[in-house]
Amino acid sequence: MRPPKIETEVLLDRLMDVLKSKGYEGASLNDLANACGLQKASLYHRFPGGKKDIVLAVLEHADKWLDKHVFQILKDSAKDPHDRLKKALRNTKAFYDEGEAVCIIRAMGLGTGIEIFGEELKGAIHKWLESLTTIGVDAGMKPGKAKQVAMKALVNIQGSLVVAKATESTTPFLSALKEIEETYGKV
Amino acid sequence: MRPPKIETEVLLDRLMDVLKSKGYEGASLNDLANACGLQKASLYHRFPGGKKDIVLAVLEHADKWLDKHVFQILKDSAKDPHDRLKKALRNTKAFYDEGEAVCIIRAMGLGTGIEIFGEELKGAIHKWLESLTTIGVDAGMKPGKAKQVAMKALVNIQGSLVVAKATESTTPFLSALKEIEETYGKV
DNA sequence: GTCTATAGGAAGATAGAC
DNA sequence: GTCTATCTTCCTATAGAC
Repeated sequence: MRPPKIETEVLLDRLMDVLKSKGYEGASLNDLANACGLQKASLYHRFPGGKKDIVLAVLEHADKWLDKHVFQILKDSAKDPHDRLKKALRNTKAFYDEGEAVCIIRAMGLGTGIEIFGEELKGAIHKWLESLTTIGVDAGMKPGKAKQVAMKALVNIQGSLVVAKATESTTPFLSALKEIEETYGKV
Repeated sequence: MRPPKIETEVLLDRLMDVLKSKGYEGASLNDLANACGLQKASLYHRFPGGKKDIVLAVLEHADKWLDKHVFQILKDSAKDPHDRLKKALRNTKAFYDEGEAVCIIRAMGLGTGIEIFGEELKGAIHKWLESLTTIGVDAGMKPGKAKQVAMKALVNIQGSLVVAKATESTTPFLSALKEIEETYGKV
């Protein structure tokens, strides 16, 4: 029982970086080991199921972060909707590295990834839609309208990240966030 | 010089299917060979540079198709903008398999793919934006507005495909196409 | 132009020492 | 808990027959 060379939180952050930029099939165990300074065998010790286990842990890690810094804030009905949205969007911006990053959902949603982690990805999408719908209702929209606006916001975030990546410019993503804030503002 | 077992057009279609669903790193030469009924060695005969050559050929193939069935139609200033848009969107829907498919731009935009094919992907995005801007102007928008609307339309398409894939429902994509048509309609 | 066979290397995964 | 060493499988790529 030696002390761990790297804390789990930091470890998962490093692993997530690799998975986001290389995708599920593209990220080799060597890549993952190098990124965190451990050997492959050490990764197998922490994640006995290998790469699949690593991805599941990373997805859960991301889910927890988002839950704390985005979803719960969006759903915190006690506070002012506009302030909550602003704060949640600021954290969203940080989560996606100001638009430089690839969404882990998208990175894992290709090839074998979608088959293995389909349920987790579906769950993540659902949480986004749910919390964005809640804040829409809190801002005064009818439930149907709020649901529609939530979907548009999510599509906007995901699409702008795709275009941002392909054009090597974060502008589309930053514009998308602004637009989302405005959409909820003028209810 | 035996006659080719499979025509280049059909071959590229089959290869593109694999690349879209598995991504660049995820698609092995075995996968690609199986999908078209050829052996790996035969693929190397047709594409001496291996997988990179295959992807470049597929991207060019997709580009040609889009140019003929989407971009040129959008830019054909002689005809009615609304008819052109409707036709182009119908073809877009077909290109993305009614929303079931992954965009080849997105599939190649991960990991090593973005490094190798970055220029091609950037070019593809540019053509989308250019032709969508043209039809916006033709429909009566000011150039600045048209550019903005074009970006929103592209983001909408890409984002809705991501969400559609993750939720296993084509609805987001089909809604996006409808929305785009409406946006250009009410100028 | 297509095929079988195979080289050479990198991948995921495990065994066992410390 | 981490490491080195190793196994096996799969990968890209090539050689050469038909």
